[in-house]
Amino acid sequence: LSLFTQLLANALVVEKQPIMSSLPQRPLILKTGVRFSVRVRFLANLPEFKCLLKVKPVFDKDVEEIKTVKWFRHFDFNSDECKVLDVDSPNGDLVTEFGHMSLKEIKGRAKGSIESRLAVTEELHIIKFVTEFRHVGLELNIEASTLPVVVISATTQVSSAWASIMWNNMLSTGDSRNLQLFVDPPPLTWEQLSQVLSWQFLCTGMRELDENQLSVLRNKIVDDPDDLVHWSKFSKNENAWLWIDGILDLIRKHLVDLWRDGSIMGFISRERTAELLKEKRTGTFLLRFSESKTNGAISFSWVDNANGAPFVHSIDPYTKDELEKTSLPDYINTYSLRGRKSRHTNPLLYLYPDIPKDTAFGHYFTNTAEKMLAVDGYVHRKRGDFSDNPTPPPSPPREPNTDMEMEMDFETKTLEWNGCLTCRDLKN
Amino acid sequence: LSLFTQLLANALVVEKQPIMSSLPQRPLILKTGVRFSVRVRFLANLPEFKCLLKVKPVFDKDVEEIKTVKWFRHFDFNSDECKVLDVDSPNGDLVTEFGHMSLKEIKGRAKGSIESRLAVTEELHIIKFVTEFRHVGLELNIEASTLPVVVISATTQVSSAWASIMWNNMLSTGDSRNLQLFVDPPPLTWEQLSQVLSWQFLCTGMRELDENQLSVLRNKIVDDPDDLVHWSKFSKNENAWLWIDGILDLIRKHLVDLWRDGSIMGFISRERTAELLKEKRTGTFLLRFSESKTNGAISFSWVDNANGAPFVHSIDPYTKDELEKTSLPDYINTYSLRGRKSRHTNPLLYLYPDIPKDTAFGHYFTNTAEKMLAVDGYVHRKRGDFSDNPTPPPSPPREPNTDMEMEMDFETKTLEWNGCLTCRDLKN
DNA sequence: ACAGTTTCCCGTAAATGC
DNA sequence: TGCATTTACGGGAAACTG
Repeated sequence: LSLFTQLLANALVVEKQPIMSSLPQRPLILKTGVRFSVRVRFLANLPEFKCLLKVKPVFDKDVEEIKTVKWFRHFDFNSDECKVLDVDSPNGDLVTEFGHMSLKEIKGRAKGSIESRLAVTEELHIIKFVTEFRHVGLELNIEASTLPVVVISATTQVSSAWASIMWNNMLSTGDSRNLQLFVDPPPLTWEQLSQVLSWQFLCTGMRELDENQLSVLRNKIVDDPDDLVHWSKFSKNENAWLWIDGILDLIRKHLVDLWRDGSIMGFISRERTAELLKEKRTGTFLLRFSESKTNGAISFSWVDNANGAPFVHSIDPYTKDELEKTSLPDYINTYSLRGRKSRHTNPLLYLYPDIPKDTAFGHYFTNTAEKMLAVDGYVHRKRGDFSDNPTPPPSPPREPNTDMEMEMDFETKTLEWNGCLTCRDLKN
Repeated sequence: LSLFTQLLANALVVEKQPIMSSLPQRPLILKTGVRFSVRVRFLANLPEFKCLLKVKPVFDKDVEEIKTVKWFRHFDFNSDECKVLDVDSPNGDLVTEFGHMSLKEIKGRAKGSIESRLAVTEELHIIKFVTEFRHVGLELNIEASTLPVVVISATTQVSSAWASIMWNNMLSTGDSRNLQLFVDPPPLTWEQLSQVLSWQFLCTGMRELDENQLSVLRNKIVDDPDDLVHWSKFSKNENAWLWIDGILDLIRKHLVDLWRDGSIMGFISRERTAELLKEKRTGTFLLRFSESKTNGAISFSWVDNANGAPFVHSIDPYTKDELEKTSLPDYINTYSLRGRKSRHTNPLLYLYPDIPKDTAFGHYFTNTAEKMLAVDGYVHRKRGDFSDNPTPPPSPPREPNTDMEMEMDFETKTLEWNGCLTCRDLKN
């Protein structure tokens, strides 16, 4: 009988962890005032209890740690403690889904000094589901707990919150749950962290990080001889995660295709970019994420050998809202350098190492020639970025020219050099 | 004494009509759940009543019409009927401001057939402020009412709501207030309506509509021999107002400067545009609003005499979100036509009738040459739209050329025609 | 099925608190 | 004062509802 009681006491489990409908990829983050859902299952298949078990959600129930750590915020549910009966599921189990839960903060937390307090995204909370089991004289309080959740109030906090969830998940083994984990957060090994990071790119863009990319990240994040990554490095002071998550968001919104295709080298230093490109022919380019913009931006770098010595240039990175109306492939396809006499040429020809631009991106181009035709009486326009050609012009070195001569284009110059006719001949 | 009572009974007035903090230019539109404020003043300067008069707002108080017209929605205030005492103002009057009011709908309105019901933006409601006056045996209920308001639930309804407010304002003279105005809305004369419209452009862009612009609008809106405009034409079926308000919003967000300067002809038919431009020199252009896009869009049209006969072209109109990152002056400044050999030229030279582009828009250009320099190791880029040149090339008519010859640019062609050298000479 | 209307909720800006 | 956090609310989209 005691064993039976034991079993019953653990029969209630949280089957689907709390999840905001708007953040399906980021469970366990709850925003105040925004709906989330949780599913609870009663493992013991006892159909006779159908509709007899009332489950009630309680926020931070019995969390002594938090009552001690007075500066944790307090929350409660908006919907009047919606108690719900268990009902039958397809395979006969007792199951119920809390589909309309949301949280509100109970104001008036004790004011610890700003120093002693954790950031709100480092507070770990839990939701417990409790039910009373009464049968043949047996009376039992059964409860189940969610994994630790982070409660935020604005979407700007999602990144930090997800860092906490991931960190906690990597560290919690079995039942040990420490809601005060971030009071003194243990480090992770690079081995552990790199797996999580790679998995994030898999979820977001259907492709993991390759060895080169991981190695660049490792150099950025690990500065410990034991290969340990400290929480402060990851998500506090230097905030490597914020930068990475900006890139994940960039991929999610605008670059899923290219990332999946493996067309984005992405994580590669500027120096290495130059090294790689300098050995390739003019027009070879690659895509890399900006390291300075913390909100996700991507740039292309290309090599130009026009002057004999190779020059490598990088475009001012594209941000999310620039990619909103025009896709990166289209920017690549229409980018041009303005040379003399307003002549434009596109310096991007081969995706590193040597894939023709059209092969790599052709099916993503939307600005096809047909669309340029006038429709509805309006002249169609292409959006295109352009720059003044940053590569010094090729030898032979120019003699001191007048402005008018500077206006000459390559074609005419060539004629001139061939001695066919002089500039002055042309002028009259 | 009776006169005194009369005076007192009218002493309470709504000094500042209900206004959403987020819609300062559009008073009398209230969105459920969004804060608005009202100020009430007690005209009788009786300092001894300071803090004795409690004012209470009531929604649709005593509106018999609405109780009859059962299908009007019902509302109440969110903040618990915030009664507030009057306090002293700078010049001694008794004044109070309700600064944190908001509405919620009371569900359960009677269900009239969809036919018999007004659109929600045609429902007119009022808020009354009531107070009890007690002094030396005199007991008096004093109240003041706002002008009719329209209650909406989403910002997409603002346009229609404002149409109702304007229409009602033009029609209500003195105290007559008919909350059922839109059950059978009287028409306005074009004289009345044109003044309102012009005033809207003044508020939004600091410049009224000129005669030509009004005349275009008149042709669009008036189809009545008596110069009357009917509500259905203005804001129901054809919804001229929706189109105009889209343009107002476009001006508010992106074109205040140009509109104030008078650089935007705006309301002008395509035919008239062609007529005007055809008499001007190549490169003359003007700005006009798109008549087909109902959400506010602006296009430029220019004339090209390259082929002898003048061609007038119009660019695919720019919408609000295209103007979000790049201003219209910058689009104008960087627009280019791609001719042969990828040579680009900007066909926009003179704002109609003959103002050089730089004179009209020069101080609004942000893409100045200096900004093109590489900064931070990145090559700067300009955003520019371009099109394939839609004007047929000039005579002499071309003989059947090969593709290679098509690639030749004008310069070389000229040389060729001059007999200086032939294409074949160049090729080897 | 559908159109008019409301709700939901992100993302940004402003307000608040400490 | 500055920073961390919350509130406010436009705007787009989904959900509702007759």
